Amino acid sequence: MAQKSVTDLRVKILSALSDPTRLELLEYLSAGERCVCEILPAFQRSQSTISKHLNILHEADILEREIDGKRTVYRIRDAQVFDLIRMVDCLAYRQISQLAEAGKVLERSLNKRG
Amino acid sequence: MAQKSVTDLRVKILSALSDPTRLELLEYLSAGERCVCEILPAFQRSQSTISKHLNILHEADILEREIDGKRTVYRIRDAQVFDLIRMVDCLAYRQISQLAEAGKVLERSLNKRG
DNA sequence: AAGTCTCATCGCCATAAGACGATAAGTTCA
DNA sequence: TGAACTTATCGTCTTATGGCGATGAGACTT
Repeated sequence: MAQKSVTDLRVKILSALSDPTRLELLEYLSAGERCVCEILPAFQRSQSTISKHLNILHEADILEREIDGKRTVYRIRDAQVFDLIRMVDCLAYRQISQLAEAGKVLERSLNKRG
Repeated sequence: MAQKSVTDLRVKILSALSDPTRLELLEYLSAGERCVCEILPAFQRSQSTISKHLNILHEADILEREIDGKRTVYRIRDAQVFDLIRMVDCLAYRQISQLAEAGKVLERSLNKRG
């Protein structure tokens, strides 16, 4: 087995999360576990595409998979993944705030000159 | 300007972070701001490659850029990005722990049978 | 002004990733 | 057993990404 660095582990989780469809799958599953046939109608993607996305999230150990008869049920392995996403939002928000703050400074500067 | 959804903003930040070189650039810059010519010798990548990676981090508003004479200085915009990375580590660690726990259960189960 | 230094950008290539339809494999139902 | 259902996987196409060398564009130096 290939030696995995900390960076590689980080990249595996982060890249699993850096896709819009997969983020929406996580949101969808935040309400509770669902089988694929329940998930499918909620997304405008083919069955094979959704299956592949679910598998990527499973490979990154973000989703748990359980086979129940002819169905496969997926669930969030650890709800802390939502803390992570919230932290991304927080980072984005702070960036936007800093931009707004810079905007105000600029505005004041312009008013002085005006 | 195209309307950007919350998901798109998340994806932009997350995909900027999901590359090993870029994660290492962030670690490198965690010690303080550096110009490109200082960064280059620390990485086994061409100047154009590093420049592109720095730009991706800048586009995601993770790095600030300041032009200082003939040099360009990059710095972390918001150290909270490291909290985010630590949370990724935490998630990975919890996954590994859960795996180890499952391993122990399996082991006990095998011992019973043995 | 010419040369040097620093860094972004361009053009290209190879590989990865996302999308889909078709097919396969397993499960349940009649 | 055969049909219907559910989901994973395969093959293929298109686009995105990461890598590099070459080039371009400012900014100092002499």
